[in-house]
Amino acid sequence: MEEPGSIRPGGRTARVRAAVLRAAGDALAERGFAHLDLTDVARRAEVGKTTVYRRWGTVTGLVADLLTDMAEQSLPRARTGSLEGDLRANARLVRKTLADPRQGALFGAIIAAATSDTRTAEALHRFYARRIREWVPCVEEAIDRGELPEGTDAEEVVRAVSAPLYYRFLASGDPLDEATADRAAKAATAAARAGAYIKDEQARPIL
Amino acid sequence: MEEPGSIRPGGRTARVRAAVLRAAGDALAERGFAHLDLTDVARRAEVGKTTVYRRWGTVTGLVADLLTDMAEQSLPRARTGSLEGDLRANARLVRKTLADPRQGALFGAIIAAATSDTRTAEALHRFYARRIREWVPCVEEAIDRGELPEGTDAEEVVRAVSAPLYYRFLASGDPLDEATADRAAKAATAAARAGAYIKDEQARPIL
DNA sequence: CCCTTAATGGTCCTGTAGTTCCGTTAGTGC
DNA sequence: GCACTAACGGAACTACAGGACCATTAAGGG
Repeated sequence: MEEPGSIRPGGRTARVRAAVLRAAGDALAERGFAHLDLTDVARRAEVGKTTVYRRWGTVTGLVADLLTDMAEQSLPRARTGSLEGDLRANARLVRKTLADPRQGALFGAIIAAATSDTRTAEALHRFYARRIREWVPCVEEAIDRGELPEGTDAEEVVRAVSAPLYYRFLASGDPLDEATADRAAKAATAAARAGAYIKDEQARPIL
Repeated sequence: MEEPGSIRPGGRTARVRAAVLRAAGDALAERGFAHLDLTDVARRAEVGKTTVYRRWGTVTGLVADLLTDMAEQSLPRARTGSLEGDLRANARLVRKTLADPRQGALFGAIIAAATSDTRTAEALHRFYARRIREWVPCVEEAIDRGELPEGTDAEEVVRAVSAPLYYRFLASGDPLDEATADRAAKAATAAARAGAYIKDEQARPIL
């Protein structure tokens, strides 16, 4: 038999999955990745713990599935007409997500899980690859409008917007206010205009 | 009695601490934060597990102490004479650390631990605050030389160099090659020159 | 609507992480 | 170098996460 739930995914199976993922999200947000255990998740979801162990097996496996589920809900990108406006919308969205108690804790837990499990890490990388690709058109349109130099690596510009926010969130712990988000967008725009993200270019000094 | 080891920190106590921290680092690098358990650390360190539980108590407590220990070994900053040169040296150092199998796994594990434990998080923030402060003079000298506008937030510039590297390392999973490090330095320099990191300035559009 | 069997969920079992207790070792002050 | 006791470490104990087994429930195809 293959993965449980793959042959009869409808009805009860789907309800159980939803309840378990919801409970896992609650538990992660409340207690963090280090204290997550499947027995507790089963209790919260009002589901037999046997089911949780059979379907997901390990903590990281459950987190990976939770992430897959989250990846399916995608948010539309902004269209403000200017590069910095679009990037600022993106930065504010990311900041809002990370600063939100539940969502932020959830992302933290997932990233923590990814550091010790390859499958979770792959799911995480796919998640961000997708999110980044969704915002790439903002940058490409800016290149077409002549706002940015030809050959600019659009994905790198998008990454540059999120990076300072995640750095604060995970490493330095500095506050994640809206000014920070706006500054991230401003800096990414400025660097892109200066040609810091031109593809295939060896990163030699600007001057 | 206060924290064990605080009254007679010499000789054996110090040896035990060193052995345990070393073993913890090995275990974290090999198996990751999720699979760390103190009994295993005690075995590796050839130390009674009672000792480990008494001194450190929990996994996150041990990780926090490991971090404190690491923070004490500080690296001197570069002095190349130009801002981008200095920042590039910093970026390459950070990249090298994160890309190194042992050191990288260790940082990942510590950051993971910090997401679910307040004390570890505080230790981590102190660690980065210190590292950032060490590189601040590079930026301040650049301001003095007239390379950067007056009022530039030096700490923010230093953070901007590390941020893209940590983002790739923890979130997106994109490769951490030297070109990425150089690009991070280049982008931070360009954004700083454009005035994106001027203090107390509301982040309004560049134009 | 019925039959097959995928999937769930009690219940019991086991390995081991984490604790407690107490005897042993060795750091520190005199 | 002696006495005092901080700190270590072995052994035995406990609680519970994780797993095995099987009876029960309800998808999904006909």
